[in-house]
Amino acid sequence: MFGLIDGNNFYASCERVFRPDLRNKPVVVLSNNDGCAIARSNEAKALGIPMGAPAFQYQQLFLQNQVTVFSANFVLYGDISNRMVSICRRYCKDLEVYSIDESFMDFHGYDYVNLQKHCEELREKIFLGLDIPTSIGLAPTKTLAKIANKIAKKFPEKTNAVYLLDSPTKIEKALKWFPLEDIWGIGRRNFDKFSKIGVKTAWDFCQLPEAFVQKEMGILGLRMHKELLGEKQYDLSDMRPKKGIATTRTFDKKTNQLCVLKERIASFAFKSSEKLRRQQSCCRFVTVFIMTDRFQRDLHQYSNSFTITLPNPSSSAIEISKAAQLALDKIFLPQFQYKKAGVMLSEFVPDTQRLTSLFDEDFFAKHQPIMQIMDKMNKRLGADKIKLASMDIQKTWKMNQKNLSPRHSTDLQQIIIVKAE
DNA sequence: TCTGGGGTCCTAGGACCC
DNA sequence: TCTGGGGTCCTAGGACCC
Repeated sequence: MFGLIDGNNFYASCERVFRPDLRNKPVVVLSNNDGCAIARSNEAKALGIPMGAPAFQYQQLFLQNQVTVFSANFVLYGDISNRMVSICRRYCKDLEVYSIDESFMDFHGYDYVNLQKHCEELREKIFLGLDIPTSIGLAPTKTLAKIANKIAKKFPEKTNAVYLLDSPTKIEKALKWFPLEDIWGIGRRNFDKFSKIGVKTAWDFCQLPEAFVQKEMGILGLRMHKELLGEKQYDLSDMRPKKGIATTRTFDKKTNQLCVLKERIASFAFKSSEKLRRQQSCCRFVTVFIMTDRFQRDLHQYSNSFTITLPNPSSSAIEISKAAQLALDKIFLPQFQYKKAGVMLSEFVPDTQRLTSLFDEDFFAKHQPIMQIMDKMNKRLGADKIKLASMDIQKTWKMNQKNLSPRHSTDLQQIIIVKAE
């Protein structure tokens, strides 16, 4: 059996941990720049605030209904997520962290364990320790476990928020009830295509011939079909290092100034290189992209990217930042107003297994000591204490974060003090 | 005025090889 | 008029996930 555990309305629940006064009240968490809603409490969902709702369109509704709005605090969510995973590992050794709020658990060999009780206990432990409500689905395949999880979430009273899909009868009943568009792997495109021919539920989808599904959706669709019928196609995936690392941002205001973009690109390159060094890899490719405001349809649109191949694999912030500047020079056109840009790194090798050229200078080796010191200092003193001179030294760039909660669980300066009266 | 930021995998088609 | 058959590799773009 596979288990899938996830945090209910995860970011909103994280914010409530330190704001118990917000229980049973509408809470919304906004994306970077306070752009759009990326998490909603049940009460906020009931007000009709959809996922991805642009904040500016909903100001009125927020005010009228006393919705508490937070700016995204990813440091907090990441920390709570790590704590959640470490509790899960005590209940299942084979675990795959699928996203910040979701983990798959492989319960093979638990034949003599009552999984329902086992998982109910796990939920309680997380709730007692972290104050985060969770839901757990259990089923013979990952795709079915996803469905079981949604049933657990939808009917918490009946299921104790743990639902076991173990018999063919229960599976059939669940599939007949489960809407096609909510299946893991069915997106907008496929939903439109299949609903046109009358396929409305997971069960309808299962009745389609395999050949037809493969023709319409390719190999992924075929695997999904089999998984829904209980034939395992996916195991837990191992924790491979990432294949691409990106730092991208939408700007507060548009700009057509090359010097402004240069500074942004330097900062994004620096951030990306930090993530790369954290996974102890070097990259070969540095890609830069810039684009205009896609929402302003009346303005001329431009979007372009350029990739630089480094002579030797590197994770040096200095070298990657310089390469990024070169790439920017290749695509910058002064007649456009830019709204978004980013730096992406790819083609990784572990930094102990680099093949270096005989003829090109090896900046990775040359810069490694200083990179190590920079990373150490930034870790101890707080992000961005040590920067490249090409970065924003004056700190003129600030994200819109009007309602950022404190980092209670990761910063000693911001720790909660409990007074005994 | 204001609309996020990461990732993964697959496929079709072109360019090239013999 | 008639113009093979089998590969590989790379890339851009699509579709999906959270």
